[in-house]
Amino acid sequence: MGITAQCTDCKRIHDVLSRVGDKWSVLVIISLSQYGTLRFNELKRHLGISQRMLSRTLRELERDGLVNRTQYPTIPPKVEYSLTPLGHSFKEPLRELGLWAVENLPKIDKAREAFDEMNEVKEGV
Amino acid sequence: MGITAQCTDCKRIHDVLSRVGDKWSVLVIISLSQYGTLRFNELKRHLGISQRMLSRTLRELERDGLVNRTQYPTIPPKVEYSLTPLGHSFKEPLRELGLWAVENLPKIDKAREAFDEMNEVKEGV
DNA sequence: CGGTATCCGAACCGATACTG
DNA sequence: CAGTATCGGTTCGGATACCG
Repeated sequence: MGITAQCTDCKRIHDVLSRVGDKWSVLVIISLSQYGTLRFNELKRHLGISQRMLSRTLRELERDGLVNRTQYPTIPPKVEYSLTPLGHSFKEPLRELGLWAVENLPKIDKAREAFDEMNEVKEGV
Repeated sequence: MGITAQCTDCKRIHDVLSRVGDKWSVLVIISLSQYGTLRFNELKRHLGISQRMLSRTLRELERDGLVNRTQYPTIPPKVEYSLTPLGHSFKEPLRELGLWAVENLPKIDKAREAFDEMNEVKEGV
């Protein structure tokens, strides 16, 4: 074995990222964690997301057990979304990520600038 | 204001995910954190990634300042990759994510099963 | 209001072939 | 060995139109 062995954590982290790691899922979870409960169009306006993507994202999050969907049979209909306990438990790892981002994104931006400048020089632009 | 206000953390987390949140970036970082230094084809074999994607992923990670690229001008060429200090600092938030995954993926799987079963019943399959 | 259905361009990603 | 170039299939994601 050695390098060719699959690292066990890799698959797990990949799994979690493929489920809740996309742009809209994360933003929905953060929004719900901040406001507690939001209606469909409140989320839509808040995130600037298209109806189609919000619908898809919410259904996946509900399917994964991270989001509650409560529908009131009124006219016009009213649907509220909130985090499940599982959804809430995801907030902490997400917060860690956010803290790292706040702290290190400037460094990334600087690294990018330096890298791009290097390559422009190399290619004689 | 209120709900229509953009949550400041949202954009930051979105930014970090759009940079290092994709499948292969994360797996490369984990691999390098485990083995310290790896050559191109070692990473390729280890991750089961295509040459094209590994090349692109490594270039982005190098550009973002998370990965060091060291090239030896030999024949055949030898290129080694390792984490920068910035790359190492990303390991901890990643580990949090991994721990959450290990702990909660079974719950997600169960939630999915339940959800799918519900819908099959509803649609009379 | 809270969706679904359809269309369409853009991006992703693997497979393959080629290069220094 | 370490890439780049090209191609084709899949997914992403917004715009629009329509429905209960």
